[in-house]
Amino acid sequence: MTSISNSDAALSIDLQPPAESSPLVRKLGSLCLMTADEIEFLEGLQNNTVVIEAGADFVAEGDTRSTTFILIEGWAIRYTALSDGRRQILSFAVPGDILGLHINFNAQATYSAAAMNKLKLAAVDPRRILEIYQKYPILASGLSWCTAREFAILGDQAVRLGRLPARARLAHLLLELWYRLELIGKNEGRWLEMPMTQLDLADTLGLSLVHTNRSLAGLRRSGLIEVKKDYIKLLDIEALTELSEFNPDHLAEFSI
Amino acid sequence: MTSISNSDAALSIDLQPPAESSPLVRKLGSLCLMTADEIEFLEGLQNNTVVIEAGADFVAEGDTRSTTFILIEGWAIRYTALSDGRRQILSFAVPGDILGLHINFNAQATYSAAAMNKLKLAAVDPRRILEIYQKYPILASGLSWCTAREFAILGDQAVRLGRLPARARLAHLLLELWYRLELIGKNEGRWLEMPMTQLDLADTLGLSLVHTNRSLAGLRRSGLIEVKKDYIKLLDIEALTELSEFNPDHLAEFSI
DNA sequence: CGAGGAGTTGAAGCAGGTCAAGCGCTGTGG
DNA sequence: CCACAGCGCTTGACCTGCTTCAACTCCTCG
Repeated sequence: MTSISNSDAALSIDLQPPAESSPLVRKLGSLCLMTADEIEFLEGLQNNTVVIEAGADFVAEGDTRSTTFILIEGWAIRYTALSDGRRQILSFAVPGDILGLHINFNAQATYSAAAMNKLKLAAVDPRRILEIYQKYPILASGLSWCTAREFAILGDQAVRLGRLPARARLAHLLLELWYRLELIGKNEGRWLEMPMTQLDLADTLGLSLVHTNRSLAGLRRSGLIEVKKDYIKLLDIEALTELSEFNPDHLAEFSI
Repeated sequence: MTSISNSDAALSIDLQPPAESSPLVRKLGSLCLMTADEIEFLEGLQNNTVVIEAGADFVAEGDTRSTTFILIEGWAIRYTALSDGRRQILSFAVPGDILGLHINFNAQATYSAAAMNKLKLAAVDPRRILEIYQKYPILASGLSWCTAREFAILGDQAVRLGRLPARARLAHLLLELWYRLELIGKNEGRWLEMPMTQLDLADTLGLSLVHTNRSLAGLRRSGLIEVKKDYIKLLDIEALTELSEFNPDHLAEFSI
C-alpha cells in the first residue's frame, strides 16, 4: 500500500508552502519543491475568483469560450448529458483540481461541468497555462503530473464501468475519492466526505438509482462501510480494495 | 456534421509538410502551421524507432521506466488487466498518436500497452516533450490539442461503457475510429479498417465476446454496417450517429 | 401543514452473461 | 499431402444482475 502522507516533517518543514496557500499550491507543494517565484505565480493565477451556486453548470458541452478553472472550494463534476435526460458523470473534481488544463482553442468543450455544492473557483486564461510550461520548469512538471493523474483517474473510471459489478464499482470509487481527499488533507479519520446524492452516484457508476441504493446497502450489510448524511466511513479498506481490485498506485505521489 | 477534410487546397498547398513526413507531423500539419524548424524537431524526435511484434506488450502496468512513444505504423491498445484474466481496453492508438505524452516521472505506468498488429514506434525521452513546451510554442499548442483530444476520447469511452446499450456502444466506437482514421487519411471510402478480433472489441466495449458478436450481427441485419475480415463498411453514418448519440465535434480539428 | 426532494423497499421483466457445441480457416508437423 | 490442433467466429439455451415501475417514508423548507 502506498503511503500518501502529506508531510515528512523533519525534511520538508521549511520547504512547504505557507498554510494559507491555495489548495493547488498545497497539493503541488507536497509533491515538488517549487521556488518562491513559482508559488507566487501560481497564486497570482488564482486572483480572478468566481462563486458558483450548488447545482449550477459553469461549463456547457459545446461552449466555444474556453476558460481554465482552478477549483478552490467545493466539489464539481464533469458530465455528458444524453438526449433522453440521462447523464454520465465522468469524474469528480475536488479543491486543488484543474478543469480544462488542456484546452482546444477554437474548439468546443467536450463535456459539461457543474457544481455539486457551493463552489469557489479561479478563472484562468488558458494561454497562461502555456506560459507556465515556457517559464516555470518545476511547475510544468507538476502540471504534467496533474495531467497524467487525470488520465489515470478517467482510465480507472472506464475500468469500473466496463468490467466491475455494481458493488465493486462503488467500492472502487469510494477508494479513489478517499485517496484523493487524503492527499489534500480532507479526510477525517476514515470518514469520507460524500456531498453528492445517490442519483449523482448512480450517474457516475453507470447504474440505476435503485441499484446504487441496493449496492450501498450491500456494502453496509457486509460491514465494509457505514453511511450517514454526506459522509461514508470506510470500515475495512483492505477488504474494499480486494473486492474492487483498486490500485492506489494510480494516484501515488511523485517526486522530481 | 463537422467536415474533417484533410486539405483546403487553395489555401494550404504550400504550407502542408511534405508527403513523406511522419504521421504525427502530417496530423499536426493539417491543423496548424508549424515552422520548418518545428517540423524538423518533431521528425528528429522520432529517430529512435522500435519494432514490436503483433500481440506483444510494450508497456506493462506498474513499469517505472517511463518512455513516451510516438506511433508510426500499426495499431496499439492501452488496457488494464484484472486478476481473473479479464481486460478493459481503454483506447486504441493509431499512427500519429502519442502514448505517454504526460508521464509521472518516478511513478508507475497506470496501464499496459500492447500491439494489435506489427508496430513501428519511436521511443522518446519524456524530458524532450517538456522541451517542446519551452521552445516551440506552435508545437506546444499542437500537443495541448492532442492531450485535450485524448481526454475527449477517453471521456466518450466512459459514456459508452456507462450509459449506452450494446449496439449503440459498438456504433459509437465505430464512428470514433472512422473519424480518427479520416483525419490521418486512412479510410477507403466507407470502409473502416478493423484489425482487432471480436474478443478485443468485447474488451473495449465492456461486453462478453458472445454479445459483441450478436451486436455486430444486429447492426449488420439492420443494414447499418457490412462486415468482412479486418474491415467494416459504415453503410449509414447518419443512422449510426443517431443510434449512438455520437458527437463528431469531440474529435474536430482546431486552428490557431 | 403541504409539497417536493432524497432515500428505501418490493415485484416483475429483460439485456446481457455464461455455458456449450459446432464451423471454417490456417498453420504445422508426420 | 494429409491430419489435426487451435484460433476466430457463430449460434442456441439457460441464467442472473440490473433496470423499471411503483409505492411508501423521512426530512426539509416555505
